[in-house]
Amino acid sequence: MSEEKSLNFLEEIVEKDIETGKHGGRVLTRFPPEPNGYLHIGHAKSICLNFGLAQKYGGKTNLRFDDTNPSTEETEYVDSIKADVNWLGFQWDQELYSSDYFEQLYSFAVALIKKDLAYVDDSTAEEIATAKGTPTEPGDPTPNRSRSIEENLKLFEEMRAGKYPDGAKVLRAKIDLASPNMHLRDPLLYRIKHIDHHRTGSNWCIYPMYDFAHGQSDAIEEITHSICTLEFIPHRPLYDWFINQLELFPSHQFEFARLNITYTIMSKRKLLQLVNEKHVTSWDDPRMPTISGLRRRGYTPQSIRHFCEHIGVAKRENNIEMSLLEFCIREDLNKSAWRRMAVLDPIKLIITNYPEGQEEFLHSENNPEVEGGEGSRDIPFSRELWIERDDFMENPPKKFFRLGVGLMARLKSAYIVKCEDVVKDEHGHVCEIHCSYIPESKSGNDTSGIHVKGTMHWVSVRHALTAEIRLYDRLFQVEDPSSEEGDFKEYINPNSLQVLENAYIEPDLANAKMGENYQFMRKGYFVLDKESTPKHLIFNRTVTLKDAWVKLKTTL
RNA sequence: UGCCCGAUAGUAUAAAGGUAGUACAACUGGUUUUGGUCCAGUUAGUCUAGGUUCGAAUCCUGGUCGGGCAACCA
Repeated sequence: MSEEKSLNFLEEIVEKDIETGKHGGRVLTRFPPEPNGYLHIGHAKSICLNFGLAQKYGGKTNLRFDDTNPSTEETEYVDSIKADVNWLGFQWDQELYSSDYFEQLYSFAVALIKKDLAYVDDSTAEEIATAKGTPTEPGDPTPNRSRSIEENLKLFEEMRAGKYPDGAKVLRAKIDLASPNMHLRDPLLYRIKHIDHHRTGSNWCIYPMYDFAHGQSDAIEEITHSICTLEFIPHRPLYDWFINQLELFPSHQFEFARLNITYTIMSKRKLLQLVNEKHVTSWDDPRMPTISGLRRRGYTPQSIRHFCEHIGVAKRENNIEMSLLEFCIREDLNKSAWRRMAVLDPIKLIITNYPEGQEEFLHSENNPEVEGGEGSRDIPFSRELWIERDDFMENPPKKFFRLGVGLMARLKSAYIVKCEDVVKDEHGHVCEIHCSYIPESKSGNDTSGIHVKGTMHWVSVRHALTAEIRLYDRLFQVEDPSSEEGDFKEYINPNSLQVLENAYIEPDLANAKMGENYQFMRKGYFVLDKESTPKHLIFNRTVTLKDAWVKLKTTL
């Protein structure tokens, strides 16, 4: 008997609505991005919520681009958004655009004017702002508030016809200039923008504001549950007001707390700034919290979906620890990624009693997490190997289970070796490690009777491939960059990217394919970068493995 | 100092008046040819003051703290 999983507050609402037969028990949600940037993991939360709710309750989800501001919106963003939603594993019912409704929205505005609930205002932006008052003081009407319906109708038509320049006039709702809710103090409905729109071209020179487009779009599509983030709570009375005054389908808005993650930012505006000012290379830079960045970094759709389930949904502000995201990708990749060996910071190890020129192939399973190991590959072994520099210490502490003069350790899938001696360069740095190997300790049929605590990865010098490896770390040095004083960019981590030009990787990795995740044993999960070529292999580190030694080391 | 939203371990999230639970993180120990995984365990929480009640994280009142609200952005 498994315990029933508890519902989040939105699931509770939907279940209640189905129970009471609201909208005939129908569930239709929508994901409404503005095509002015790339999707990030905060959007993933919203996507999982909207599509997940519909999936769970037998409904559907529309993808609707909220494209009412042509000065920031582009087709490039539309394409990336569609690709990202699909990649995350979701299929929308209809692909729609707020701009599809421009004609209808225009007639809604006319209807409002005819009810004397909207007027054309010639005031400047500043005049309107000051006349709105402050949260503690009511606003004052501007001179145009009392225009006749006929004059408003004529002026609005002329606005549409292009008779006035940008900013000369706006259409405002006539609601309540004294409302304690600032959004009800005669909000703007339409503004003039002589700019081509990515879909409607030059058909329009007036464009509706968010508040006059979003709710009505929901109503037109008969969205049953319109889910958005907390900052839209004060807009809800306005959302309802338009629907009531225009007598439209009663869509309802529900709000949840947006996702924040430590050591990164989630604002599209700020992310765009990082791109434009070259703090990162692009929207899909693997350090970015964008879907495309995470994808390039090696995150899987499943791990992101799982993350979104883990974090839950509520109305309280939150700042999720990055370690939870990392847990989710490790959990996924541990079960699925094939193991390979790669030496990131190499030092040469010579097996003095292994015949020169000899080589053999050793078997190593692809995935120890799965019964049968998902097969194995043969790894070439020879007298000279690369091992990790920090797998050797000149003065090893007691709990160091790797190499130091006199110490023994196992080479993964190969033999136990004993460190006999080291060679130093002119600066006194160790540049070669000399070992003897124990022939009877061969992996798979070890008759040596020797037990060692440490196992190390390695690559045969003669057979190794060279690769560039990019190590990523958190983008910011502080938990919450946007709450710190000053510009958020002051808190960028200068070491968020470390490039290793000369790593050595096992030959089988020549077969690595884009989108295939590997575990480089003892080092982390890695994936081929899109800039990689057969002649110049490039791997991105998705995430490190958990490492008990780094912690132990610091306490010694 | 107007209106709105919120407050449960370090971080999130449950408990719909009846044993404060789960995950991540942290810490112990065990297993291990990855110092990974896995397994077992430990630490740690109801913002505050009153009230209602046999019984309050939950209901009521006051306070405190955090966030939001005035863009021709969404």
